[in-house]
This record gives sequence, structure tokens and C-alpha cells, in this order.
Amino acid sequence: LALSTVSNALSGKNYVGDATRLKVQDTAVRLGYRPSAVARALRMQRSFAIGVLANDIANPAFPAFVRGIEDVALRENSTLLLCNTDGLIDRQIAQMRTLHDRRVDGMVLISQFSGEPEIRELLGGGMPFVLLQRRSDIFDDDYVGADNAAGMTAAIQHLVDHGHRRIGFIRGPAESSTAMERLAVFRESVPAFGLDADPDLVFPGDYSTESGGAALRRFMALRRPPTAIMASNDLNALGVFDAAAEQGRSIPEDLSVIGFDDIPIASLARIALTTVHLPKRDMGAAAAELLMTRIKGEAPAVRRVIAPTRLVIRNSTGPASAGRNGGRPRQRKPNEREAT
Amino acid sequence: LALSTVSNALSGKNYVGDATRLKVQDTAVRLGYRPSAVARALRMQRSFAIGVLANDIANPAFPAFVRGIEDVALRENSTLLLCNTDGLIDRQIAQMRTLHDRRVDGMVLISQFSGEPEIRELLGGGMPFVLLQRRSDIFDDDYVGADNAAGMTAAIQHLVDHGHRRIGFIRGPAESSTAMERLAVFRESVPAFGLDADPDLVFPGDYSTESGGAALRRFMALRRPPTAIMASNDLNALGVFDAAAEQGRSIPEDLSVIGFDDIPIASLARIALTTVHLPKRDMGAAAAELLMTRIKGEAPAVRRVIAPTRLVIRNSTGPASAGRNGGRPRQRKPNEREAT
DNA sequence: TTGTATGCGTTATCAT
DNA sequence: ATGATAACGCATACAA
Repeated sequence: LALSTVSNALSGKNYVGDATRLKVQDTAVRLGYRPSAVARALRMQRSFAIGVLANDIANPAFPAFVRGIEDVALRENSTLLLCNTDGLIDRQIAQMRTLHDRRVDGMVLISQFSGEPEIRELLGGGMPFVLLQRRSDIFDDDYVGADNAAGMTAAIQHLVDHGHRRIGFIRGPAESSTAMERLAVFRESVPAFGLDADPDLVFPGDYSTESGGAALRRFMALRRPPTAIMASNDLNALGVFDAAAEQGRSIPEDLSVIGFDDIPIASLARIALTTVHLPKRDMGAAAAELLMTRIKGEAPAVRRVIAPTRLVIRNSTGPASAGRNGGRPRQRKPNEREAT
Repeated sequence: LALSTVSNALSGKNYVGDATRLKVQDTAVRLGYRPSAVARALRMQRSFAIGVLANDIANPAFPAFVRGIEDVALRENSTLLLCNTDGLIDRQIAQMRTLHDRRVDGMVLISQFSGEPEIRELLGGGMPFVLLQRRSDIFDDDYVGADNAAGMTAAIQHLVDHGHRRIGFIRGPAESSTAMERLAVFRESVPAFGLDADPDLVFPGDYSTESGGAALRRFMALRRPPTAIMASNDLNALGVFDAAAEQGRSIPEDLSVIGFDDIPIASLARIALTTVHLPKRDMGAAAAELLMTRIKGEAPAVRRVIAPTRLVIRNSTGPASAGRNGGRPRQRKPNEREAT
């Protein structure tokens, strides 16, 4: 039996007789034969692997994104190579290099980056890639993000409806385009909703819980503390929760808090965080879908997709005037409510 | 210039003149040349990649394990291929096959499995692997786990010290060796500590939050509900929290709860879960270390490592008699305490 | 120290 | 429908 016939039989090509095919397939399983993906990759110049780069694999929002990517990767017979950068630019470059060396077919970047020359070079070399959740100044050909403007506006509106005018805003890291978009919307909201225009009410944070705690302490040390805090993401909001507890401040009685992302923990009864929901799985899938068309060399129908967001109202927000009642837990609402 | 000289120059072999080496290296970076890991893998019969299989990438305990594995993988110039099985045996087999096809040098299995013939076959074929956190009946040559017995005993002791005698136990899935170990210790504890020997006090759950909620509802529907619950892991305990809140029961006033794993959320002020801490990062590192010696064909010094556990006492446990006081939040303790 | 030749396990091209 | 052969990009054994 010839080598090429075996190859054809196994890969389901049509140039082979049914009898031969069956015999080949049979002996293949009998011998436990499995074709080498690495030899195939070398020959085909295609690895059927796609790299996924995130700056924090421990972020509770991450798994949902991956899930979406995985959904379409599976359909396309591709494997995921998950890498995390720890937010370190050097690690990011190293990881991207590794991914490149392994000749992944493309990559999904959930990790921010600016115009580092190494990255420019890596991405400029024809490697298909799509940006998820973070956009870059230089490369944003293919981008999947969320409607931050709508989400932020809904959140601010919600606070304003509850009588808040003095709102502390924690902005995310400057490298994150998403964070910057939200900041821009917040700044527009100040005049639009008649909020207090105190520059002390914008705290430069990152996406961590620690940063949320620091923000709360800073805000509360102000002569006139805010009555509500808009966090840069849910982790951040959790940090606010913790620091508030340390100071004996009750949420939402003394202080309202809104997050961003809607990570699984947010819906726990103990947390009940009002937050802006992102369709993370859908976003991941959209990103992967985009990447796949790129890999196949087709021109994608759309190159930027902005996923809808929605405000999920739980129990971390309340009326601004409630600050006087001494922190007695109010009645838990039976169900979550939603707002657009 | 000859091909082999270039190869030697780049891979740092000594058979090359300093002048040549420099020139080669220089032109390599100038041209943006990167050696193909796939060609290298084919030639060397070694991919410098190790597979990591977990049943739930979304489990908050997962990142810490991965971190540990990553630590040593990085040192050994190896890349991680992360896969999740969703707890589905078919997916697990498929993923293992993929990993095998990609010719990973070895794999770390954080995912349980029983004696499926496909898995037997895959693992029997000389592929190095080590079991992390879950042990198998058939293959447990190399295993890294935690001292479940000590952890469980400390937890039960803590509850007994607080006057609890009627303790509900949520056992994890039967496929999880870790869960079974804990169950065994619990069973031994019943006579040892003089606990109520009611079979209704053992709830068959899995590791999910849902299962924790179901357990609480079952327990509380009992004629004589337990005064404390020992959960199979932290997620489980969080489920208990949620369901308890629904029923208007306060923790720890009406009910004490202990988890297992010590995931990051557990230390949030809002959660403050008393739990058994696992040195997850260390465990991951130990597993990877073990795997590496296997890959190199050396006989490992130790083949099973049992990591120490410790009880972290937070605010989900209290005296058994406190159930009468109507669920008024008691004063939060300023710091966590620890116990062995 | 440098150059040459061979093979790793596939797929693709061509001839039969 | 099947068989022979080249090539993918690297590492290595051996010759120079």
C-alpha cells in the first residue's frame, strides 16, 4: 500500500476506493495510529492553532471570552493556545513571539498594547489577528468591543435617577482603550447630567481590586465625598466594597456603586453588584469568527463589531439621600431588574 | 554561509566562530528571522509544549494552579496548551487526543477521569503525565495533591470547638478522588468527634454553586437542620450563601459554613468565608516539576507530593448557640485568623 | 571551525 | 484509483 493512498484514505479525500479506505481506517485504529499535527503543520504551513493573549487569566471575565472563542475554534478544528501577560509588556512581547514561532494561524488579543516597535513588527508581518475588548491606536483593523458609551450612559442615568449628583469615577488604565472610552463618556456626562465637576472625583486606577480600595479611601478622604462611585470594572467595584466595609460604610445606604463587566460573582446575593453587562461569550465568538475569515484570506463582511451592553440593577445602588439612616440593611429585592 | 552554521550560531552551539556567530545573529534580527518551532518539533521529536487539562477553566482556583505550572514551564522554555473539558468525558478524551496529536511533551491533568479505555490507551502509550489535585484509580504514578485529611480535620475541629455537633456535609463528585478523600475523613470524624450520625447530613453534590444551593435547601428542609455546613469547595459554599440569603438565614449567626480551596473571592469582606487553604501555585509548580523530570526520562526523587493545607478562619463560622439572636450582623473581625 | 547530506511525518504533485 | 517522489524548515551526524 502506498503512503499517499493512506494519507488520502485518512483525510477523507475522494481519490480512494471504499474497500481500501475501510481497510486503512481499520488498521489505523488497530495500531492506534494518530497523524502528527506538527508534521502536518510543517507541510501545510498551517497549524490549526490560534493564540489567545490576555493580560490576566485570573480575571473572572476571561473564561467567558475564551468560551466564545472556543466555540468557533472547535467548529474550525482549531486549538487554542492561551497565554497571559500579567499586564507586563515584556511578557506580552515574549508571548507573542512564542505564538509566532509556533506558527499559529492567527491570534486574538484581549491584552492592551501601545505602539511598541516589537509588536508593530510582529503584527505587521502578515499574521492575522483581531483585537478583543481593547483597541489599539495603530492596529484596529479588526476589533470586537462593547458599547461602552451606552453602558456608561445607562449607569450614570441610573445614578442620576436616584438623586446622585456627586459621582466618583474610577478610570481604568490609560493603555486600555475601553477604559478611555468610558472616561470620555463620563466627562461628557458631567455637564449633560449636571454632575459635580470636581476633578478630584476622577481617580486614576487600574482594573484591580486593590485599585478600587485605594479609590474609595481617596474619595472618602475628600471634604465632600461622592455619594456614588462608578468603577472601571467589577473587580474594581469589589475593591470598593472591601474598603467601604473597613470604614464601616454600607452599600448602597451610604454609597452607591456600579461596576462594569458583570462577572459571575456580581450576581451572588452577598455581592449583588449593579453593573453593566457585557455579552462576553458572544464577543469572544465574534472575535474568533472575524479571525477565521481573516485566516482564510476572505474579506470580512464587517471588521468592527460593537456588542450591546445593558445595565443590570442589583443591590449596590440606591437613593442618594439614604445616607442618613445609619447603615441598616434595607430589604433585599427579590429579583434583579434590568434597564437599557 | 552554510545552513548548519547558521543553525549552530543561533542555537548557541560552540562549533562556531565568534565573528560568524555575531554576523549571523545580526542578520537574523535584521531580517526578522524566527526559527519555526514546528519544524524544530518535527525534527527533535519534542515540541516544548505541555498540555494542561482542566474540567473547568472558569473555576477561580484554576488560575493559581496554572500560575505554578507556568512558572516552571517558562524556566524550561515550554509553552502551555490549556484545555478545558467542561467536565464532559467525551470532551476530555477529544482534548487529550488533540494534545497527543500535537505531540506535547507531557500533560498535567487537573481533570478527573475513571478507567475509560480511550484514556487508558492514550496515557498508556508512553506519554508523560502527572495528576494534579485529582487522582485516578488506575494511573496515579505521579500525583500532586493536598493534605485533605488534615484540612478536613482542622475544619471539623473548628466547628466542634464552636459547639457544632450536627454538621451537614456536601460531598463532591464521586469521580473526584479529592472529594472522596474528604468524605472518608468526614465519615471518620462522625464517631471521632461525636457528631450526629444522620445519613441525611451527607448531600451528594458536585463542585458547583448550584449544588451548594441545592444542598442548603435540602438540609434546611430536614426536621432537624444542621447548625453548620462543610462544603466540598468554595464555589459550593458560595451557593450555600446564596440559598441561605434567599431563606433569610444569616451566616454565621444561624448557620456556620466552611469551604475548601480558598479562592480569591473568599477573602472579600462581603464573603469572608472560613475555608481550607490550598497552596495552589506551589502545587502547580510541583506538578510541573514532576512532569519535567518525567519528560527528561529521569527517575523523579518523589512521585507523589502532598501539599500542606491550613484552615483560614474568617467570618462564616461562629458558635452553634448563636442561632437565636435574630440574624443581626455581629461585629466584623478586623483581621483573619489562622489555625492549623 | 565550516560545509554537506539525510531524515523527522506529513501533504501535494505528478505519473501510472 | 493507486503509487512514486518532492518539499515543508529545522537539527544532526559526518566529511572537509
